[in-house]
Amino acid sequence: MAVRTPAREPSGPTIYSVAEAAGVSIATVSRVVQGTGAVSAATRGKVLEAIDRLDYMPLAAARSLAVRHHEALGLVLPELAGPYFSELLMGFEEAAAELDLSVVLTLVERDRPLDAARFTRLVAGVDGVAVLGGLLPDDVLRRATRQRPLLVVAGGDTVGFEHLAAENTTSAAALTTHLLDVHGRTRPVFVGDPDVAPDVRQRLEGFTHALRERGLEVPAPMGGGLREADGTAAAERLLADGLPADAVVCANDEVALALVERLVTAGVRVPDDLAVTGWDDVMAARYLRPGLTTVRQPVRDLGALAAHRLHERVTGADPVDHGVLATRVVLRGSCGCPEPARSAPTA
Amino acid sequence: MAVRTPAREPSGPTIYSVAEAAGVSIATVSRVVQGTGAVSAATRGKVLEAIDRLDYMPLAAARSLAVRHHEALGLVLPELAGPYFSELLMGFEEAAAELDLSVVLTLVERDRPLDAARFTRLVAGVDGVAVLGGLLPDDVLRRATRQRPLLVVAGGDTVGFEHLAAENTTSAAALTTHLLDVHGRTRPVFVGDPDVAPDVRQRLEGFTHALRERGLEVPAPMGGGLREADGTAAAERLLADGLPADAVVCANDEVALALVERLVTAGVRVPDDLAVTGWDDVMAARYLRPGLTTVRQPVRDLGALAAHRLHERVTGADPVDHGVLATRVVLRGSCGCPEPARSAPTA
DNA sequence: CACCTCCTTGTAAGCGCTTACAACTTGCGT
DNA sequence: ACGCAAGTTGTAAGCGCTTACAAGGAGGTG
Repeated sequence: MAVRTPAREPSGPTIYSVAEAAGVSIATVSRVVQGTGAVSAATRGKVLEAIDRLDYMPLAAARSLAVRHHEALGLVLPELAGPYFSELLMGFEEAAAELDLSVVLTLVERDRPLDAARFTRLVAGVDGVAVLGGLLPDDVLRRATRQRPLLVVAGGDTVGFEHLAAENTTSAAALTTHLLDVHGRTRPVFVGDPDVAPDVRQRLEGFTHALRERGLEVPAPMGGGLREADGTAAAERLLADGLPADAVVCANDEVALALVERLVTAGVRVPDDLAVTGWDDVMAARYLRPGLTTVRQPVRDLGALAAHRLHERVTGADPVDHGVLATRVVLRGSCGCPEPARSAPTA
Repeated sequence: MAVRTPAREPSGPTIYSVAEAAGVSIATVSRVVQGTGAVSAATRGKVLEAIDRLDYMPLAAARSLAVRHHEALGLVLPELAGPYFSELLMGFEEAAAELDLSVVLTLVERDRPLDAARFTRLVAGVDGVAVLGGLLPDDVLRRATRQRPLLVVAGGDTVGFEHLAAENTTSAAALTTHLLDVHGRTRPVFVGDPDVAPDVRQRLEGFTHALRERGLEVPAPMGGGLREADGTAAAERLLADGLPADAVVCANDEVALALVERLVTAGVRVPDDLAVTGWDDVMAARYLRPGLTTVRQPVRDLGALAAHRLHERVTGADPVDHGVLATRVVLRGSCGCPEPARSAPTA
């Protein structure tokens, strides 16, 4: 039959070509390529010589059909703005590579959400899929989890799916308590919108819990997204309101960096007039002066754990509820601590 | 026959199950799933209802075998340290998504180079592959390009493969000329090793060309890699030699940021005592004070162009030599220019 | 010399789709 | 009423691998 694109007609040799060139059966060629089963050294040599001479490249689809799995994991992430998702992806891909699995990546963007057809195309071509929390409606995830093993990663506290995340609430409480107890701040405010992502909501919960433990009133969060522009907007609102806070706990580092930038431009002294903290510990957080107090997440580990766990699911493990990885407060100058000694970062 | 992992036995419905449930042939189910060929509305409804009821998810491998292509592009990048590769990947994935193609990503790391078996597994499962320049030996690329359409992206001025890159030499010359003519610097030095990547070699060529045009002596480049630690090491060598330069042109932003950090800690005033420039325009470059003069590359566009071009190759276009995308010098305080007015960056 | 065991290799069926070709039905025009 | 054309749908072959099962040969032992 003719395929849709003539240029895609088979141009290369197949296992039949190699078998003929080597004078063996296709089963023997398959044993050599896969390195499984007994093959004599003389026969192996003939097959490898034929593969080399013909520039044979197998069609993975044929093997995947025969063995009925793709030897691939799918990963759905938002666009890689900021290093968080890069770290997650690197961890995931490294673990998948160790398992001899390919990674099929789909990025979701603000103006290009993941429609059902596109998601179906991804899922059809992998053995299991990990999805960043909050990117797809629960009904789509629910259906997909009946079709292939599925994991929700970070941000997702959705019920009914196995998910993995870094810890938010305890570290946010520790960060806030540090501002109150060590630096004597009394009027902190949270910059971030709990509806944007479950991670943000949990960070706000930690912030709130710390204030309530000290008997302090909890101000309404200032809202906004997770982009630099949201940080700038929050700074402008603080300035317009005459700086009603003495500390700002930001939902992530990008927001914190932009907020600091705008406030310093307006003459506000950080941390003297206002202490600022972020979340994620991006490279820029280290280079800012004063350095940004933040929370470091084991994002690469989270990605690697996701790939390993998904593989377990693909090979038969039952779903469990969820896994949580610890996070760690990193104290720098922006909260009022002395700047730590800077050594060259390790790879 | 029994497959290797029992848990992977077929658990889900196939096109045969759906056909039986809907009371039609498998050809009709295929026409509905693919949306091709005539199917009456009544029949389509029955098929979609059966798909829905059975939670049918096709096995992409079967289709790929039947049509003899995977509808996927492969991409090989170094680990996503720093935003350059994230931008490249986002551009590539966005363009691939527009073409309804999956992206299979392989990351190469310093301590985990891409061996031939792993590369072969990638290539076997895609229709074409784009490889970041410098990651694989030419003989491996040469063989692969006989087996599947192949593109080299950035850094690669290797002969014999189609490659795409952002312009280096002209912008490096413009940057260096700016330091000489506008800021009166007379003793610039280049920090980077031309053997590390062809991109770095081309930047050094631009630097060298600008100096020779002014009849100035060209100092030997200081060498080193593209990591923050290399910038710190370069700064320490400059300090140990008693600051023999009045300007430093760094091979990328990470090196520049770390170099500035170390010099400022040692009491050197940037740009008064020493002007510093970088390359890439990462987020941290904008937040540094003074802001880092650098060169912005259209990395996302480079990624998108790579995916489009690879698709053309997959569908039959002949290889052409290479494509080059323009870059742009961004002037900030670290060369001695006034700091530009900072607006919130657009998404 | 005969029998048994082990190793190597070939045969052939099947994995789940796609789709050319053919058959059947329906509607329209003469 | 008949013939033709168009639309819908089914049949069946095939895509390129994997591998269970079987066949043949070689070597060792009684």
